[in-house]
Amino acid sequence: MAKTNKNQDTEGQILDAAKDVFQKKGMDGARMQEIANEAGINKAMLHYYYRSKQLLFEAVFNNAFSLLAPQLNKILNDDSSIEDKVKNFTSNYISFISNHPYLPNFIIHEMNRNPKFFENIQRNAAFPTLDKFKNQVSTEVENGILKPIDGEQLFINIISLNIFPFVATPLIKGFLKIEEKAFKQLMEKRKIAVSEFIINSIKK
Amino acid sequence: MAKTNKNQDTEGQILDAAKDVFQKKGMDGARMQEIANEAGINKAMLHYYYRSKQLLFEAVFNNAFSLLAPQLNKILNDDSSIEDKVKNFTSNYISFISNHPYLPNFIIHEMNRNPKFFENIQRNAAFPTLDKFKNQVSTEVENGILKPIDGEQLFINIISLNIFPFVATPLIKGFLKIEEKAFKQLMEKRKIAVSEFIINSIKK
DNA sequence: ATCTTTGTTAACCAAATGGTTAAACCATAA
DNA sequence: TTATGGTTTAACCATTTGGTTAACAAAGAT
Repeated sequence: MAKTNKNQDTEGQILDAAKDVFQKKGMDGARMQEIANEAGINKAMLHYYYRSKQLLFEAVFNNAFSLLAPQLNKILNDDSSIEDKVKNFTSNYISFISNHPYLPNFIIHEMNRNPKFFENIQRNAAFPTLDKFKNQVSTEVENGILKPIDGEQLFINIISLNIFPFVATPLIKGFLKIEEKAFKQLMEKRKIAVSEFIINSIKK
Repeated sequence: MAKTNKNQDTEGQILDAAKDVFQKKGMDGARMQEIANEAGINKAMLHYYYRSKQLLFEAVFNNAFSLLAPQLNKILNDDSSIEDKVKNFTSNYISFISNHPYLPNFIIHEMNRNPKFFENIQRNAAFPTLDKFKNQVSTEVENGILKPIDGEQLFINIISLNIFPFVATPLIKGFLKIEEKAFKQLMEKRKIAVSEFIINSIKK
């Protein structure tokens, strides 16, 4: 049995292979030939279906971004309390990334490489907004549920604590002198440790 | 008057230019010709002084890493209390990065691109260790100064909160709908906000 | 059966790129 | 003045790389 359901059509096989190579090596490091090899087809097919490296890359990037955006949307536009959001997001996000380990790095690197391109996505795609989250934080602060904190800073803190370890994995492995297995255990523990850490800090 | 003191010798000019280009575009995106142009010299000089792109890159990377390591060393091997460390590190690190905005991204991206290469640096260079920090956290927890927390998790939290915003700058600017100026103000506020956030969470 | 469209391949191409070379340049010591 | 040595340059080279082309195969359409 094949690994994915896209193995039938060439176009899907190309996209799968392109995801793999682009996410591991980035736009600059990726080679069209390598993508073709990984897909098991002729290099000309890449151009037949996607015209150019740039367009193939954009297909992969948009695809990746539309995986990540809904994750963030949960914490921004869900109706539960801040405390519940923090707990759920932390646990869910860490699980999610374990299945897409190259994703955060890929998105962040390519965003930095070409911020202009990213600005387009921001305009077009269903790009989450902070407004609701900020209001909610203010309200809970006023109601005495949370200690005073700025919504923007809290948002940055939450995504920092959750995303950074996956972006800087080799650095963390280096400092902690651990390998893949111990790293995974550590991230598993973080599902609770991070939300405790945040809640401890903000809850009255 | 020239901007740096290295403007005299060609070798220094090359390294300066290489830093610029490599840190902005990464190993794969950087072009030897562009480095030569930026240094205002002939491309052959790059090879005369550094033999190959790889060696020039390594010079730049080691240089960058040896800027970052001492920063982390402060929080790991300084003698002050955890609370003071957190306060000082947060404030110092954010100032430091404002002067080297491309640094964290560059290091993280290249570490991910080639973890093997990074393992060498770890062995050779003065690579900070977590041991002292972990002991210190345990002691302060036992002494009732801190709430119970795992030293490794705390370390990850501290560096996540401090480094991530500079790695994911375009993402944050996008979500918060702000430009460079407001971003800088936000980071300035973080010098206090982050250490408060951490201390609030861990101090008894 | 044959025509037409779509999909696929091998061979090819021009530009870009890391690296080399041989000659020129230039300061300094003999 | 003239060797001598390191430094710098323009021109060159081989390889890689994104992209194209022309021929061919498969599958519908007529």
